[in-house]
Amino acid sequence: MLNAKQEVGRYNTESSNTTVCQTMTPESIKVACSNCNLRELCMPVGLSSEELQKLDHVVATRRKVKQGGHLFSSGDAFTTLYAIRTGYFKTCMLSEDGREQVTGFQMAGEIIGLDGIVSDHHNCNAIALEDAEVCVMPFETIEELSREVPVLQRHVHKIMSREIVRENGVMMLLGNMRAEERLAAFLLNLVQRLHARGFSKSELVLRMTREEIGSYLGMKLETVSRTFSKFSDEGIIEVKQRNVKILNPDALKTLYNPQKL
Amino acid sequence: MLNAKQEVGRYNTESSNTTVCQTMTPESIKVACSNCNLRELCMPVGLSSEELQKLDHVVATRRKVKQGGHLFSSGDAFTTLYAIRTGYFKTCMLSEDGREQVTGFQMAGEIIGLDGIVSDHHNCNAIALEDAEVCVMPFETIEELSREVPVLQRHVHKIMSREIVRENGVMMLLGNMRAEERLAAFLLNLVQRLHARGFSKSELVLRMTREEIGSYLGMKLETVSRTFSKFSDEGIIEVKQRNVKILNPDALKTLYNPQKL
DNA sequence: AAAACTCCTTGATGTACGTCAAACAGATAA
DNA sequence: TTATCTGTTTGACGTACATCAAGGAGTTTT
Repeated sequence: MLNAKQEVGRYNTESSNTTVCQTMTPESIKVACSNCNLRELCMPVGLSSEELQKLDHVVATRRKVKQGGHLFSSGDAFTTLYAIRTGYFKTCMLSEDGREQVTGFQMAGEIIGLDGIVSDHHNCNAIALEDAEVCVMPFETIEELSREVPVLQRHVHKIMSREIVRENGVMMLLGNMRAEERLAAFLLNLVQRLHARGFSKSELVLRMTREEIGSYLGMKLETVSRTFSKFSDEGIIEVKQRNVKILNPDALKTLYNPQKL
Repeated sequence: MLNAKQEVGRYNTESSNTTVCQTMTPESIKVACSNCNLRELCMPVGLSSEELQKLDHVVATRRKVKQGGHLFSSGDAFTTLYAIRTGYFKTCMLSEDGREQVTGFQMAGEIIGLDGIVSDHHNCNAIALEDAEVCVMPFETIEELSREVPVLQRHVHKIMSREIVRENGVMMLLGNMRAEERLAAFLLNLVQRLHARGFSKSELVLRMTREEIGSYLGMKLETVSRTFSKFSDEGIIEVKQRNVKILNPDALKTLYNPQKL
C-alpha cells in the first residue's frame, strides 16, 4: 500500500483558535508566528509571551511561489530570509558552463536564504518544487530582534551552524560514499525530517525528479533509477514512481553506516 | 625557482608598536585584537576605538597546537570559536567505518569551530597541519558583544554565511567536476587566499599531503599526483614536492570555468 | 482519443578514476 | 655511512558509474 500520508499532515498551518487576541486585525493574525503551528520548527522554544509577541514582527509578509517559480535567483540582492510555510524547494547553483548542482531540498519549517548574507547577494537559486508559501523575514529585523532577545540570537546561530553541519555531511557523501550509500542516506534523511513534521516514518512522496536527486547526490539520473530498482529488488523499499515505502529501514542504515571491519 | 615566499609573509603577527596603550600589562597586550595585524582578516572593519577596545575582550587567551595535534575533536563540548593566528589546520569527519573526509583547510585569520554551535558539541576534528597558535574566543562572549556591537553581529553572520557558501562550492566540485577541474579550483582558491595574506600570487607551499588533498576533493592520492603531473607536463604549473608554482593561471581558470559551448 | 509532453526504466557499451604494486625521494634515526 | 620512514610518483589493470539509446508510463494538450 503506497498511500503515503504526506498530503494530510498532522499540522494545520493555522491554529484552530484564530481569535486568541481580540485586538489583532485579520491581517496581523495571518502573519503571527505565535499563532503558527510550524513555530516549533522555525522559532526558538522557551520564549516568554512578551518575547513571543516581539517575534511576531519578524515576519513582514507572506509570499506565494508557484511550482517551478524562483523564490530568489543567483545574483539577486539579499534582504530577507524565508521560512517555508507550505511546499518544497530546492536550492541549486549553476556553473559557468551550465551544469546544475542541487545544494539542498527544503521543506516546511526550514529557513532558506542564508547564502545571501555574506555578500548581500544570493549566490544560488531557490526554486519551488510545488506551489509554496513562505514567510518573509527581513534580515535587518532579525538582527535587531536578535540583539534584544538572546534566545533568538542563539537560535539564528544554530540554524546557520546546522546548515554548515548538513553540508559537511553532504561532502562526506559526495567524497567518500558509493551510489547505494548516498541514496540510502538521502532516503533516511528525508523520512526523518518528514517524521519530525508528523508524517509517516516509512512512506514518503518524493517532490523532486530523479535528475534532481542525482544532482544533489552527485550521480546521473539513470544511476538513481537503477539504485532504486536494486533496493526494490532486494525488498528494502517499494517504489512506485515518486511514492516510496521503506520496508527495511535497518538495511538502509547498514548501507549508510557499514560497520568498521 | 621554487623559492616560495610563504615562509616570510608580509604580516608580522604583532604590530611593531607594542606600547600603544601604557596602561596595558604585557599579558593584555599579548591578546589585544586592536593590536593584531591579522585583525582585518578576522575582525569587522570600521569600528570606533571604543568598540575596538570592547572587542579586545573577545579573545580570552591563546592556545598553541603542535603539528598533528587536535584543536578539538568530534564529540568535544563546544564552548569557543578559534581564530587562527599562525599555522594551518584541516577539519575532517570520520565515518563509522573509518573513512576520512577532509571538510576544509584553514589558514591564518580564519575562524574555526562553527560546526559546534548547533548541538553544543563539535562534530568534526580540527587538526594542525603544522605547529599553530589560535586565539580562543568563548562563544558566550561573542554573543554578548554581538548584542552590543551591531557591526560585530553582522560580521559573525557573514562568517557563517561565507562558510555555507564555501561548502556550496565544494558540493559543486564534488558533484559535477572532474579531477582536473577540482584540482584547478583547489589551487586557485589556495593562492587567492594566500595572496590576500600578502603572499605570492603564483607560488605556494602545500601544507597538506596528497592524500589530504584527495580526501577534500573526493579523489585518491594517486589521482591527485597524476593530475599534478599532467598539469606539470602541460606547463601549467611547476611542482617540486609540496612547492607549487603556477605558470599559467589562465589555463587553470579555463579548466575550472569552461566556457558554455 | 490520439498526440505530445515529461519523467522514468533498462540494456549495451565506454571511460574516468580507483586499486594494486613497485620503485623512488627526502627526512630522520642508528 | 646505511637503514628506516613517510610521502610521492608511475604503470598495469579493474570497476563503478556515465553515456548512449530505446521503450514505457503517466499527464497534459489538442
